[in-house]
Amino acid sequence: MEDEVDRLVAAWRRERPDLDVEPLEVLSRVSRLARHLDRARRLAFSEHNLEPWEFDVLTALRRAGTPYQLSPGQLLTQTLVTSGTMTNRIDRLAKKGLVERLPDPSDRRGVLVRLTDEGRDRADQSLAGLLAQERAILGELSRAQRTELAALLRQLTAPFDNIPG
Amino acid sequence: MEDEVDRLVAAWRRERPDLDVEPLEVLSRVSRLARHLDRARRLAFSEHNLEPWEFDVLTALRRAGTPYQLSPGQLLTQTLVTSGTMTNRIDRLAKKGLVERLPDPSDRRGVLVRLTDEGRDRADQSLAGLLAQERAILGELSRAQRTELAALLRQLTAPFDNIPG
DNA sequence: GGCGACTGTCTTGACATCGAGATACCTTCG
DNA sequence: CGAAGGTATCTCGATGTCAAGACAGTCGCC
Repeated sequence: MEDEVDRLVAAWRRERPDLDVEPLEVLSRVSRLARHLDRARRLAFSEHNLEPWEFDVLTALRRAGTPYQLSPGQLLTQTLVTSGTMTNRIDRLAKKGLVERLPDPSDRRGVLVRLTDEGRDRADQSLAGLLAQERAILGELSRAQRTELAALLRQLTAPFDNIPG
Repeated sequence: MEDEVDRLVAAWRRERPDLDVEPLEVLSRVSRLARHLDRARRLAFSEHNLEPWEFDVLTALRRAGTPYQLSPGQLLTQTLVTSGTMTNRIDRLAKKGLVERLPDPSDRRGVLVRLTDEGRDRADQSLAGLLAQERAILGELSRAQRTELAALLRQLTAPFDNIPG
């Protein structure tokens, strides 16, 4: 089946036959798919009264395991936002009672963000919902294809995640 | 090589061994990679004094071919933004002299957005820059792997692009 | 011990995006 | 013809994000 990127690439080949636009076959699909996923996630989370950004922060803390706390800096690297954004997110989540801010006992510059009981419950509930939705989106692919796709994508993400950037 | 999603999945398996989190192997990588690409594009375009959103609109018009014009509605489906956002984008691009707004002769509700000569030049210049950068990011992959990856991604994007949604 | 570079977090101001609704026009069909 | 419903674009207010810089605290090294 054809997608929008096929049309996009065909258009470039017609307009700029001098250029090799093959990289777009991969990376434009990644960008567009991410945008579609964002919309789908926003819809799925709205049933739980959660925004995608709230989910990202709560689940990062949930994954950390007892006592469900991380520094703002650790949250930055997991969520790929800037520090100003994270301060703002923590403020809003704290106001909703889903996280609380504690002083870091070992570094007086530092802060620890800890999940409240309610925050933990919300994270657990919405994760199940997200997985159900993602399974539906991946439904077209066999297990072997999903494994292959994950491996190829890992090769692209690894440099970003490991080299500081 | 390990990436951040490997760590994320391992953490979930430890914290929630009851759940099958395999879908995250694919879709979390897509989302994270898109975010990294966004940052990289922002950096690449800043050399041309262009924002990513400006690039998206200008190149959509460029791809359309002579006379380089599309309706705001057509631009929406290509760029995946809302109509309010597109109005705003066109306003700003028009103020910079990169596009102009013309009345649609066949539908008085409608508008046509046309690339100016300068807009066209900027689109062409920045496309070359983007392709160079993307080639570097894809450098790790063989041609066969890129083809395989594109095909797998197409299976995921096609439903979004073809079924209205 | 204390100077200088570095780190972690927060503050601020600018700005792009979204969602909902308004407006004008078109189309279909009785 | 004219009403009802659909479509294309724009308006407006709220909000989330970023970039740059401020500030407090820490660490390495002479």
